[in-house]
Amino acid sequence: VQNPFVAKLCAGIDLRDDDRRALEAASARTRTIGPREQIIGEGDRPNDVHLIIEGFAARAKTLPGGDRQIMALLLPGDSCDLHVAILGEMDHDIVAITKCTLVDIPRHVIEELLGSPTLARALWWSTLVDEAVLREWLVSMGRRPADEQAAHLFCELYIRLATVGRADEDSYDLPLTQEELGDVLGLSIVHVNRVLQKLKADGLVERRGSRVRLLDRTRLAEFAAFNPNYLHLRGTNAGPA
Amino acid sequence: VQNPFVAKLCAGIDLRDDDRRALEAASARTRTIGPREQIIGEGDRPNDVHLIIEGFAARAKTLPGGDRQIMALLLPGDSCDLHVAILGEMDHDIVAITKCTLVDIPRHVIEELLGSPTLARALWWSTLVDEAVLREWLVSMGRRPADEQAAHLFCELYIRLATVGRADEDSYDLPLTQEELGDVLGLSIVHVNRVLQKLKADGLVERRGSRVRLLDRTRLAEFAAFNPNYLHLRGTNAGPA
DNA sequence: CGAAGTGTTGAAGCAAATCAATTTTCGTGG
DNA sequence: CCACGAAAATTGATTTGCTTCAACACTTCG
Repeated sequence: VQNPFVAKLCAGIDLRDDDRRALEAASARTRTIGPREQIIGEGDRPNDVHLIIEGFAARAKTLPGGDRQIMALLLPGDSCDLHVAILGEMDHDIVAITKCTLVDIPRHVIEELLGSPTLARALWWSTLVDEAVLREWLVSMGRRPADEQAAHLFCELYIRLATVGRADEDSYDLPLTQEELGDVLGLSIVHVNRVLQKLKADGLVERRGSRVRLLDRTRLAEFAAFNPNYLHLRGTNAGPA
Repeated sequence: VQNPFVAKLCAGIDLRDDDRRALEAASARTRTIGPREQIIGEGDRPNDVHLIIEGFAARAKTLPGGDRQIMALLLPGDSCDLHVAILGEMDHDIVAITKCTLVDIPRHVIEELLGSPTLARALWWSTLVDEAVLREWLVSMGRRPADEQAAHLFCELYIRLATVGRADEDSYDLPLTQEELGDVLGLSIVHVNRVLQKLKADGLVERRGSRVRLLDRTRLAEFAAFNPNYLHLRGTNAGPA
């Protein structure tokens, strides 16, 4: 499957061919934005729903002191703001991490898509999975030591990227700086660096450039107490393309 | 307003009288469970949606090592599992913290309720607010020191409880042990104790028994960098009944 | 009255932050 | 293609926030 939304939604819900075509049609017109650009800001009331086709983005909040926390990583196939139609205004920012290709889907097109029960179910499913991921991150931050938390994140990203065809047998591209990783994990830059070194020394994860290589997935999952059930995938879509 | 769902949903969406009556009718048949009892467990595929009428419950996950993280506090008017119909199986537990009064709403009744566009919108709204709260907790865990995190939680609970008529001018009941508070905040029991003492010494929050008294709401909100926008309430429902 | 659960206190240890340099990588223009 | 400057990664030293361990006090309730 080429289109990452189709790939992602199919991993959760069995879509009919016409649903796939409708999705593909709705996400045909893309645009590109550069790294660090803001996609939506806190307080905005966007008219379109934004979807990531290619690249990495993040939900983030910045505290008065300047500390930033990333609350979600948005990968190809993820939606930024399916919700904001109901909530009225954004309570956080969405920023591109890398150069991103995205589509803006007008609200009325979304309404049309929701006309198909299976598609409505699939979109509903995807927001619920986002929430489940958020819960798992909270568990990681609250109760896992930094190295296990990082290991857990690498496991999660492997599966999420694999379901949209962005991972191979044991590696994937993760173009985040250590500072950005720190904003995800709630750690300082320096400590991220040391945690990464430890995971490498333990033969679990290696990072060269932006490539993350899982050296021993079984041991890594065990170390992180990683259980993929919270991703709510059907069957064995957990493997690489 | 008596019924906590009606109160809560009205705080976000303007409900019509017939919507309120439908909600009240759907939540008429209640039952009670004792403290520490499990409402739903990980792996369950519940048939009914569970709503809290009275008492406190929590979403929680327990790690292999025995550490527990509470991912949400469920207050009167909150729903436990509006989502699970789509996700299939629960990926976490829901446990009563105190004695709870709850209602079990069969799936088909929910479908009926969703027939009203305003009600559908209101229920949708409530799940989105749950998610926003979760994001804010993640920010707190990741980037706020323990005392600010606790202060932030006390601010949030004040507003949430006030919107369902469970708070007075400057205090509310929070029947959690320090251990349970630690599971919410991701802290050890000992540290929770010390943080509470500090907040009291600073004249911000006092806890006697299960009563939480906000001694100076302005300073407390400032200390915690608390901004209630993420709760997405209409107007000034933020005050006590 | 005793026992279990909860709250409190002190001391010691550890994980992670902070501070401060230094090195490496990378993008850019000459 | 190389040189330069900026961003990112790395390292060491120090400090701090939080945990752990251990003991003890208070409350509640059977």
